[in-house]
Amino acid sequence: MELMAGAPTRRRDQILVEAARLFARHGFHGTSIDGIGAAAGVSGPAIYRHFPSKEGLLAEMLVGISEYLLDGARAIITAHPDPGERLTALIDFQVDFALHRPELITVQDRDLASLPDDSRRRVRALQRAYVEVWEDVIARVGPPRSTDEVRTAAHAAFGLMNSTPRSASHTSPQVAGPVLATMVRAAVAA
Amino acid sequence: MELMAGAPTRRRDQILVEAARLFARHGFHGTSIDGIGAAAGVSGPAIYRHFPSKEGLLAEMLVGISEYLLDGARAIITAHPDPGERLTALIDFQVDFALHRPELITVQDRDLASLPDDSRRRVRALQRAYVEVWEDVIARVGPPRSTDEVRTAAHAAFGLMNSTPRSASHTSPQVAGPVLATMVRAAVAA
DNA sequence: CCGTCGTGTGAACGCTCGCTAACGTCTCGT
DNA sequence: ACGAGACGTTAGCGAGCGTTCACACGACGG
Repeated sequence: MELMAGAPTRRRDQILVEAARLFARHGFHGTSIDGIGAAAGVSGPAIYRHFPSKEGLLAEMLVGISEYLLDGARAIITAHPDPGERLTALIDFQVDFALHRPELITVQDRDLASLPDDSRRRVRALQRAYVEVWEDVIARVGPPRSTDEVRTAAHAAFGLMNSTPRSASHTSPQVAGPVLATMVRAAVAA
Repeated sequence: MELMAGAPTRRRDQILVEAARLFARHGFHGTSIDGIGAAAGVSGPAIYRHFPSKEGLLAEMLVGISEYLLDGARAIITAHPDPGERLTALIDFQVDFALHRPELITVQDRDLASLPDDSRRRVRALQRAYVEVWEDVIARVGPPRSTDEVRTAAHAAFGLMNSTPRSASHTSPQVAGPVLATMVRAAVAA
């Protein structure tokens, strides 16, 4: 019935992309399998040829995001020993991600609780490692602060940079990017 | 069966409080009417003695938040003509709200899309007016910026202050409050 | 040329959920 | 004292959803 022209894992990726968009818009529980299928050009249960379950789909999405971010942070660590340059690189990395994939930002902090226990633990561990990279560099560049204050500052910095899902619809990445980078740099230095 | 001792609208308020907690934790679609009832000490359909529907409950919650914030902002405007003092008051107001009612922060920007059309329009109008107050004062205190930049800065400031749902579980309001206030002030001035 | 595999389909099952219905009870004004 | 109304209960309906099943079909290696 379907022509099935060419590409190998195209469908799978398309399903992930469309699912991210729908999860960001309606939430995990507000999105139906049939809806994801329709958005991806297939109908309903075809999803189960590529993913074991709706939760499994979400798990792959969130684990993928967390691994991408942590890998990026680790690459920056080895590439930039100097705290100042390291912070700059981390900011550019996170702002770039937040500007270009706002749906993933939304899904990551909205639907983490919808993951099954083991995947959620995995994602949380990856996120914790990523946050620790930031806490480490924030503790080095700013004024002396307690660990609690540093942790709060790190989460605040993420909140600032991850505001893109609310503002990116009004503004282009070219103008929003420098604004966010400047603001977060001033915020962590304060 | 129930003793029904004393208080008049106690149940109603308790339902709203518990619903906010559950919506924040599991999302609107991930929370059941029976679950809300159980958390409030009643069972299931008793909710409909106080609210017309599940969506109506959410609507009252979100409209209440938006009105509270806008009313507070307007009071600050009339009380503080000076831009610098006005910004300080707005920051204290928003940070205080974010620190003491983090669940409402979460629900407001997560479940807005689950509202029926008319309530959603109403909440959006209130939010827009609140954001405009912030844009106005940010445009006055910071360096010269385009309207797009100011809008981005305003959303970034909210993102920073509203990071409390992710950090408040680790840290007390007494330590987080000053950190957030200092950071957002530096961020908007940058 | 044919069996297997990958990928799609529509139908159906079972469960959950929002909401209504029918009914009981406590409080309170007249 | 008693009818009304506020507030609670349990039972059940109807719809939607995640998932499974039985089946179809093109691609491809032997």
